[in-house]
Amino acid sequence: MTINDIARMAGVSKGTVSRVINNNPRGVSEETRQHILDIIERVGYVPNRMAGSITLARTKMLGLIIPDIQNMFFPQMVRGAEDCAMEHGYTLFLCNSDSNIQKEQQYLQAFIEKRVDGILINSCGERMEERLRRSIQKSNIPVVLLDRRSKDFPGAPGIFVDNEEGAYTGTCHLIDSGCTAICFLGGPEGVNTTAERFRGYRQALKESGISFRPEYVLYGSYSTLSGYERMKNILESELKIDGVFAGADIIAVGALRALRERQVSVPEEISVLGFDNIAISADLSPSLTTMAQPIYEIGYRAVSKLLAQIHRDPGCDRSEWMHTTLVLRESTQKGRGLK
Amino acid sequence: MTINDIARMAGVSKGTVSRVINNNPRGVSEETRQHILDIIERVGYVPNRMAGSITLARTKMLGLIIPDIQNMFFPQMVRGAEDCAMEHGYTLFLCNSDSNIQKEQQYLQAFIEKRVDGILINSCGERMEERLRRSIQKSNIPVVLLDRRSKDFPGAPGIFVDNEEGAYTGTCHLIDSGCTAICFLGGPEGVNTTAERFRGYRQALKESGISFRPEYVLYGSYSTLSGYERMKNILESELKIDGVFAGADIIAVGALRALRERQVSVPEEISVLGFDNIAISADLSPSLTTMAQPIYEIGYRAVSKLLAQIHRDPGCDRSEWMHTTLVLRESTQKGRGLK
DNA sequence: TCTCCAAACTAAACCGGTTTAGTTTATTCT
DNA sequence: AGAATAAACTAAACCGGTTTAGTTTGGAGA
Repeated sequence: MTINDIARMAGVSKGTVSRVINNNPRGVSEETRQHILDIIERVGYVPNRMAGSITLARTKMLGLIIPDIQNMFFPQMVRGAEDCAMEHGYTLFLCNSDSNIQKEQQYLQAFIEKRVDGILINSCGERMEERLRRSIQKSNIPVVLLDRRSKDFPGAPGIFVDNEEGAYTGTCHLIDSGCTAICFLGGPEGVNTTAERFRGYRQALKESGISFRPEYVLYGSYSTLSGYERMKNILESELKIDGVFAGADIIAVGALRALRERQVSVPEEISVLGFDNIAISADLSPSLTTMAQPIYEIGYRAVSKLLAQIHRDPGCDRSEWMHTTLVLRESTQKGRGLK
Repeated sequence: MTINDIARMAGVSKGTVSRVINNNPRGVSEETRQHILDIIERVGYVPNRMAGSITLARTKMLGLIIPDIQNMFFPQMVRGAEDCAMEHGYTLFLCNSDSNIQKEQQYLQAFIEKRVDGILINSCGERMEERLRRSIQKSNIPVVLLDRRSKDFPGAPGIFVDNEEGAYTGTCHLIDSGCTAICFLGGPEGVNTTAERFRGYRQALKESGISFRPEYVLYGSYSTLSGYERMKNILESELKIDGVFAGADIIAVGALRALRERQVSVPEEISVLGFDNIAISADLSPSLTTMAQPIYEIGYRAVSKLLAQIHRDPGCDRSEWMHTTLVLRESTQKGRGLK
């Protein structure tokens, strides 16, 4: 069932049918319009948009790459992205790179081959092949970065968070709560968010006159397991700490588990601070004090920005920085009980 | 940059270039092949697969609709689906219906318009418009159901879980642990998984000679909030319960929070059983005893089945049922401590 | 009544690929 | 040497749409 069939059945040319399909009222009478619509309705014809998109040179599809769909941070971001995309009639290709540069590249290649109108990426951090990078550049597909910077797209705008500021605020809160030996359980060392959060952490220590101890700093990945293992390492060492700055809420989840297994009470013996404010953080026991990111909005605005790029709106290549806010809960407030 | 440009630059016809692109060695000498590949590499040409797909009548795209990407159950399923799709060179359109039939329909419409090769759906449960249903049928796109049945696709095969068996096993475990007043915190009433789990729950009560009390049965949605609110309702009522069968782990998460806020100890005063075994369940405090579903595998096999349907393999329209297993943790085992 | 113009429509080119039918050239077989 | 065949390639049709350049028709204005 094609546009030709409809045209034949309606006794008109396919150009006329095309105009009806696309709600272009120019040059088609109301009577013909209804006649054609009736036939389309009756036979259940659905136009092949992929055929059209080859002439139009736009597919109304966007590609989105995230490193880990099981990290609850990302689904929330995806929701924002998806909502914005749908509001503007775009469909989102969501791809999960598994923090694996090979997969990331495969998906990017697929995006170019499918001629998506724009790409959103939260890169795993590793460098991609020069050949692919050039392909993307040549293809002229706009790219917007999501939450993380990327060495492969130095010029691309993005929606970022002021991680340094957030980590500074969070660490100050730990210090204000009486912590003096605070360890830093970071994500992957190669990712800018980790580095920025580390800078904020270090700055806060410095300003409070607490000496920085490199053995308190552990890197890993943005995962519960990583938080669990790093925390266990610390607890098994001779280090005496009284505070934990987790580079992400899911890291904190792992850390809390390790603390619980060792029967260390939180926050009485050790305070724990997260970063992100994912949905589960409020439901944990103890509930997690954390630096809240506007996660949904990051996704939403990233798509907005991407659409602006597609339409070449003014100012579309400026990045935006969002801010974090401290959300106080049980994991850092000694003697406060449930909240 | 199109296939024509490459053909011109290489001094050959576009048919020859097409054969090279598609690794079709018939009728093209190794010398010409290399020559063309060199040019493609040099100019960074990437073929437009959407153009090709109009002749080929296949897009190598699959559509997947889930109701809630923030319910951690689904991301894990998506991972399985994605892995299988990628292994076979397909790209997945992941769409989040937000348990909203309107969105679900919009996405399905987009799938037909984009001519995806197959559709996977975990339907929100409400009926869709007859018109769209007919379109899908006419389009001949194979549909595979994921975890939930759908009235709109009665003939479609799917990957399901034996929910009744699982709920029966789980409820028996609660009873074996000494519970005699077990409430049922279900998901949405209109979804078959909820109904099946209810049947298993009721059957277990019956066989143990525990009288069924309808006031112990509460429906809601598959969400933490629903679990929290329903649990609070029960705690604020005069009902004296000693066990909770939660229709999903995230429901259990909400229930645990409500219990904690009321300072009811789990499992000493009330045992809580979940269903799903999502990743976070092991990290909760108390960790959650639950009926584990092979979530990743459901997604993986669903795509397998869909590809089988696309290729019209024998047996491709038979549904498959997977089984659950009881995972013992702290939330139901009195006096066991950490595990 | 004739001209002009807008509206309604058609025919055909085009988008970037794939595929089929056919042509040229070199090689093998008798 | 001549016929048969295979390999390498081209030209053109085709896929299902969009768009442009023209054509037909009817009504208003002079």
